[in-house]
Amino acid sequence: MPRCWLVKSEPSAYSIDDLARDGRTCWDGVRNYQARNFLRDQMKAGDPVLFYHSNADPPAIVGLARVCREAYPDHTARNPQGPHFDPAATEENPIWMMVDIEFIQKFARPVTLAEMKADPDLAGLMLAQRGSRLSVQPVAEAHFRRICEQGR
DNA sequence: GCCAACGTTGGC
DNA sequence: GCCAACGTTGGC
Repeated sequence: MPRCWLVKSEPSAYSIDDLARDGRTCWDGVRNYQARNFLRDQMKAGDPVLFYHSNADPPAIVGLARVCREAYPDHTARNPQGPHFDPAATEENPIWMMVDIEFIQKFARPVTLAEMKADPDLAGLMLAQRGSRLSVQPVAEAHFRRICEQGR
């Protein structure tokens, strides 16, 4: 069984509808070491990915995607005009990495953060922990299945 | 818009 | 290596 993941995006920046339209996209702009390590070291092609809308009303998991390309350098770190520029990134040492993900489905019903926090079957879900800011996080398989059920 | 939680930076 | 200051995230 592949590992399951969750990625966050503010819908005003990139939403599940944007992914549905694009079919696939490069998941650039991750600028946190822990998130990068997950993405670089453990995300494998074919792994399922829950798509979460942060800073949304309501914050919720809204759909499902899949990793379709494993980690490679995030070139946006080397674009001084871009919002994800990091002057420390070089061609030899890109520092930041990204994967590509592809659209699978939009949930029939968003699974809200409030609902997940209240669900005993989702006890321990990283997303529901207080102060959880990690934008790429692993999800236990049982939790993953539960969330997919709720979104159907 | 507020603010708590968290990560990073940089002086010492 | 400590820790205060600062910037960001993201729920509410």
